[in-house]
Amino acid sequence: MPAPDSITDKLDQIQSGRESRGQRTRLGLQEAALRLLGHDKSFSSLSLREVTREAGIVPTAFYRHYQTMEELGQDLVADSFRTLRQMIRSVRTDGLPSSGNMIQGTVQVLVQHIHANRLHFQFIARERFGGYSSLRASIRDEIHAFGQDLATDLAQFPILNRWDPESVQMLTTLMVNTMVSIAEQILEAPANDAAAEAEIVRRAERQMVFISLAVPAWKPKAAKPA
Amino acid sequence: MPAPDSITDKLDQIQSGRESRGQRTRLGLQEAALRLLGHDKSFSSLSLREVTREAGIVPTAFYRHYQTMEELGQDLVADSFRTLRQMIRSVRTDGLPSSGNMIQGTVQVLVQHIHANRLHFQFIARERFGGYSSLRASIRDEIHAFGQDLATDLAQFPILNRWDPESVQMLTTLMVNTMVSIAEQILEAPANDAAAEAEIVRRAERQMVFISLAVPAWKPKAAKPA
DNA sequence: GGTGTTAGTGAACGTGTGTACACATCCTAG
DNA sequence: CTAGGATGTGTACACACGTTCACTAACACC
Repeated sequence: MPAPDSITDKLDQIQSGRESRGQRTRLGLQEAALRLLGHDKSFSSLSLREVTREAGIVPTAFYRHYQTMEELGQDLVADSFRTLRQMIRSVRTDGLPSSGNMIQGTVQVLVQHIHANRLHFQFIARERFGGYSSLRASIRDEIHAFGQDLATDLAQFPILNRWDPESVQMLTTLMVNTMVSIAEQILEAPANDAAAEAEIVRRAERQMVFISLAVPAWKPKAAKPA
Repeated sequence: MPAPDSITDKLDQIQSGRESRGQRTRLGLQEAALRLLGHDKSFSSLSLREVTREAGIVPTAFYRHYQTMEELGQDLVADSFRTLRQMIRSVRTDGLPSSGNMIQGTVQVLVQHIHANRLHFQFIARERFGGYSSLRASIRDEIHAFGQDLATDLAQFPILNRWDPESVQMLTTLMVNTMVSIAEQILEAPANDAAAEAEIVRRAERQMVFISLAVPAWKPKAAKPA
């Protein structure tokens, strides 16, 4: 395969140990911040020195990677939603588990993903209405984009396919709100309390079923042109 | 009416100018904190000195009223939900406006109340998942209590009156979530943008109508004994 | 193999913070 | 009128903070 140097090769050249030194400590800063947010702290009450201390680095080295804490926050937002998009994509290719019931499968995937990325979700939940307005804006936009993504998946249902776009968006907003609420409940529940969590899941499923019952009764404004 | 000294009289004795000095500056601290939260700041990133400075008081005087900032926060939570309960009570006695349509009336009252108590709502939204776990817990409990309150009002509908309690709670949870979402959208929208706000209200009403469509289709577990 | 860029270090600064303490002022009760 | 508790003041200290600067170490490239 005498292919010419690709972008991937270029990247590999920079990497000495899987990642360049810079990338590694940059990642270290992100993880340090997330770890600190796990305890009782909001991002805006997190100090630069605290983060660098947790990352095992001298405070001034922070500036090699970010001009300000707000920039770190933006990076964390982007990262969190990147993993969320991976979740959607994997569902699209591999399908849902417990394939008989779509709602149960969806909730199950969501909960698993929350557990696998607990700190990311905690960060998003905490900063969605936190101190930095730029972070609030980014998160709002990302959640909206997630809703749009969900809408395209929902289009597989013939009924919804004939709805006007605004009605579809209303449905997705409602579902996203529910999913956000589920995430927040899971995060707030005492970790490792399986019983409490099962109860949350059960209620969430009932709630989603309830919402779905409204679908056949809804009269969209105008049929979508075929 | 030669009634004996009542509690009210006792209170009046303490008050020199409508409120005792202590009460006044205590209130000053609360308002100062709320004002500061209006700008880009979360409560946990608010410093004791900042609050006292805004309140026009020397830092050490803070301790005459609260042991810690967290205590101030608890006071603010209690205050915010006290005004919320007033809203419910006034609706119960005076009824909804635009009495023809219950959903429109409800949304209208909510939005008016948010504007009249913008800072309180902003505080709650910001601290619902903010840095202090004790505040998160208090807010969660208060919201839950609000839902219970709503449930009793919903019981005026005969259909719901025959639902099992858990189904009713699911409905109220869904409605409370929607109302919280409305509040958050209103707060996040640029203040004094009437058009944007009208759009939010319109969408919220549609969403509430949609939810209500599921009610007739829902099959509660068991009929409530008459 | 030397050289220049990139990433991390260490000391130092001015400023803001929480809290302790002794003191001044207000207001009420006797 | 005055004694005493409640409320607010001013000073002081030890510490954490963000940011500066000159420095060293690591690594990529010719």
